[in-house]
Amino acid sequence: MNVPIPEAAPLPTVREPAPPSADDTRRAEELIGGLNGKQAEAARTIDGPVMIVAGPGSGKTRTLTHRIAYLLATKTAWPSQILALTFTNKAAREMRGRVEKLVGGADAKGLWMGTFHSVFARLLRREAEKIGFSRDYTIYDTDDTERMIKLLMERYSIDPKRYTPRSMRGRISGAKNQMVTPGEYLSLANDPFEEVAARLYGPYNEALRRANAMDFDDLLAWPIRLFEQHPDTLNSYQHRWQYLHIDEYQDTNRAQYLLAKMLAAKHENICVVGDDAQSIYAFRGADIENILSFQKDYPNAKTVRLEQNYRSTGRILQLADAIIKNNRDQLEKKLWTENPEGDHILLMEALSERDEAQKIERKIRDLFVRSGHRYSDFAVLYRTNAQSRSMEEALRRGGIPYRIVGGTSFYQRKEIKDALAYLRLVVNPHDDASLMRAINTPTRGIGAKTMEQLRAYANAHNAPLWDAARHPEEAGLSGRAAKAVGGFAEMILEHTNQSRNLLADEVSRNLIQASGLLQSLRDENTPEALVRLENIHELLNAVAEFVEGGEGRTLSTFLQEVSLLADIDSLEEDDNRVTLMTLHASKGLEFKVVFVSGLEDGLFPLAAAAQDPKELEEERRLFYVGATRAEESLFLSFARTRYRFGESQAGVRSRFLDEVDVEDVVMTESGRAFQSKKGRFSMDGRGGGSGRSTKYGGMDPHYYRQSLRDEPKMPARGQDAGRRVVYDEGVLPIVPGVQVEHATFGLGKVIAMEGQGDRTTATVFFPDIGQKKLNLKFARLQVVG
DNA sequence: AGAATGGACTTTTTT
DNA sequence: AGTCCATTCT
Repeated sequence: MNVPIPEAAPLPTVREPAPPSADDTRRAEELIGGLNGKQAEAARTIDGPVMIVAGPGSGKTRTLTHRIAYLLATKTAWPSQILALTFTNKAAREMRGRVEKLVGGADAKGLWMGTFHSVFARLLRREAEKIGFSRDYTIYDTDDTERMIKLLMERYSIDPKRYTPRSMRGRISGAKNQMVTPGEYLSLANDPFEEVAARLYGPYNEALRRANAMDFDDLLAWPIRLFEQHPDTLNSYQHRWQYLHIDEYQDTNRAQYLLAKMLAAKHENICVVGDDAQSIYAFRGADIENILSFQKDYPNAKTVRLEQNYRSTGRILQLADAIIKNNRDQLEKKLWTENPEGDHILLMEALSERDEAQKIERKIRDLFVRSGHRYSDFAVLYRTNAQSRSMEEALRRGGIPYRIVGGTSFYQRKEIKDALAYLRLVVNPHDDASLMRAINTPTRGIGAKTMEQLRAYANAHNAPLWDAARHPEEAGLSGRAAKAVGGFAEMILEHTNQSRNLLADEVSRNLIQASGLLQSLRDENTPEALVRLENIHELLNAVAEFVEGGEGRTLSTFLQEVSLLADIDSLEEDDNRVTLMTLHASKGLEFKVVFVSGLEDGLFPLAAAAQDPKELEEERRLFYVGATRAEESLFLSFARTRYRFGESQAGVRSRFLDEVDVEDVVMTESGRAFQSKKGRFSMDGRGGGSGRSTKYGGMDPHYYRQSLRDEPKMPARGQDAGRRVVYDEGVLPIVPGVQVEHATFGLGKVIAMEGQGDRTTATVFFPDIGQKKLNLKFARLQVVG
């Protein structure tokens, strides 16, 4: 297993730049010589606000890189005065490498590059005391956060079934990155869910503070508060970072926007790069308005449009454009390319997800042999992580090396999280979430009853659980329980003391040894346990490797950096394997051959998104992002049935395919031109639905044929058991794609069918009402034909 | 206290 | 189909 090692650089010190000489200027011009006119213009504009609106494959990263090189070469700024904020650590790493290549590693040393989160996490380390935290604060991921919320809900007797910790976390997170306070949120709340979230919000913040912990949103919210409360601190960072670069600006949220604004306020040397058409993180609070209104925030801003695409073939761009033009609100931009038209985009139709995966696998094998591509030139993209499984199986069967980005990455594994909990506790014993995880893993006789008492004591004293664990007798424990808890606390303390004299990796080794984690896995003596054991050793090696990297690389920084790693960060370019990942993870990457799979309505776009025009537009942008990852060949695929919740479900092909209204771009496997079926159903509101064919009884002809074929022979080979054809008064089958009428909801279109017998339900989309799941036993659906 | 069993629920996407 | 949780059994 390849374990990602985080990087960490100390905050750079401030130096004053020297005026450029004629030589410097000449050198700088040389550096940007390879850019096209517009790119060079953007790179050369180093004073004042600049917005680079850049389509996919237009060389925006290249432009940004050269701009930074230009700043360095002209000596307008020292490396330490340049801050570049990227979307992932990987992007930062790559950009740093490129700048170093351009101007020389030594000249680029001290450049500050990273994600918003990692940069401000480091800033907070330095400034922690000013806001009442210690520099060794723990960073909570969503898991830890939900754990804390769940505890609070127990304390306040809130029904976790109705108000799930996850939904509460989502709402609190949303409020946080909008910089809405608990009080404000409570007054804004207009449904019971928001009300409960608002009530939990304040206590949740207090719990985090007691635990000396920050969640992801805090890493942005706290710096803002810090800057507001300490103008001198803000001032010093404004001075430190005179040139601000922000990549993927369309995906910044409110807090990130405010931070950028604060830092740039003094010099206004802010350069943002983005593409509104690639905004795909609204669900996380990203506000597309930030880029749309940049011109309003900085009236003297210069806007440069990079519209020439260097990546993809003409056909790929035509397809991407055909989809995205269905969206409204966009910054004006017209992509073009000098690249050849390229091959047709192939649309592959599969019977099942298994079949789909197999078709893709065969295609990869075929192209691998015929085109001389490497495996790393291929990427298979999908909407949800769950879809990776079938693909994985097919590739494994075919003997094709692959790697999955995301899903459960190394640091998300249970055994690693367990081990990390111990390490975190040694650094920050007040970390309640880690204490709860570690205290009885492996089991040492501390059960629910004992924990309840510890919690009661902590709550009563408004103190972290650690205080209770230190004084088990005072917390009302006795005998075996008290001894077990006391022993645990002793173990943590002992290693905290060790860490004063020993290196982080030695302490970690000793601690994990003492924890009994290794022993319990050894005792299990199963192949799985052995792998887990190995993983923990890998983690310890990663700690050692990190610590070796230099000063300031303590266990505490290791833990903080690890929390900020993204799945995509671990992707290595020269690893010769097919890449499997979600469409979201593919942002910013490119591959010679790309497969966009699972193009079914309800999956892509997701059923939930299809009801909300805004979300539907985001799904469309996601398709746009996916399609434009491809350089040479693009394949689209969908499956007629797919397993969901353990049941096979029939589906219809994605509405996005029906938006493809360009000729000679997409082809089917039979070699024929793809016929979009745009406008056949009136429900999507576009293209008027006059074309419903009476010949097929209102059914999608595709399903009409399918149902004809299926009628005589029922479930063959268990595989088909999932395709249920249900008869309505013996006339027309209700299958996905047909128009139906409901007594109260009116006309709708069947999206999917599931269940059998009395449990048969239809998912029906009603234009006016939205999507409904109806049990056929109760709902009298009439097929309209 | 801890293991075993059965039932409910799940699939958006993630720094 | 797999995971998480609650309940029950040891």
